[in-house]
Amino acid sequence: MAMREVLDAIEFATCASSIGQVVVAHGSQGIRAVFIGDDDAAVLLALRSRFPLAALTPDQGSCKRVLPDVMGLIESPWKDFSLPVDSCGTTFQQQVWHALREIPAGSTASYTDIAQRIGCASAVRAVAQACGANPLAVIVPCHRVVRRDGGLSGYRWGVERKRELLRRESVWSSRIEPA
DNA sequence: CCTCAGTAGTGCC
DNA sequence: GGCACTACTGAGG
Repeated sequence: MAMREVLDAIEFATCASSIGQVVVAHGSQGIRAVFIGDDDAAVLLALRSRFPLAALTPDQGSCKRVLPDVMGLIESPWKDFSLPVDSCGTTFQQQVWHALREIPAGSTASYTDIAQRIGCASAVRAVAQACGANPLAVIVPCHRVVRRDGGLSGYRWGVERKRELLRRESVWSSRIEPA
């Protein structure tokens, strides 16, 4: 785990989106991270602090190949996404992230729902922590997890961005599935 | 509205 | 191994 972060070369590229500056990091096995922030400085700082020991180099081609799909997902988060990803995390985190990918666009789940779904009903707070540790913004839709009482709770990249993503998905969802 | 305890995974020491 | 963190939750002021 830590070894791989040292040995694996990671390429990165930034790009402007409608909800902020995006940085995509790509390693030998796939997309390592997608972060959102106010500007290049912010997202690059976040990237460096996530991979303090890795060899980060400006894009040599792999980011450029995946960027259209990633940006498309950010503008239209209900689209399918099937490019290879390579997020490293603990077993628990992987379970949480896997569960998140099964929340359909247009709907939300509570931290309790996710905890139950992975068979750790009482690990609610740990689930929230794992959501916050999700390195694949929008690809792993942690923005669809909200409080049981309906509150938005937090979002690593800013609650306003979470609100906007959910708003778009809700609009899209009510358009193809009129009540 | 606010506080508090229960609770479980993670990171740092 | 301990200890202090949480993007929680439900109960009780």
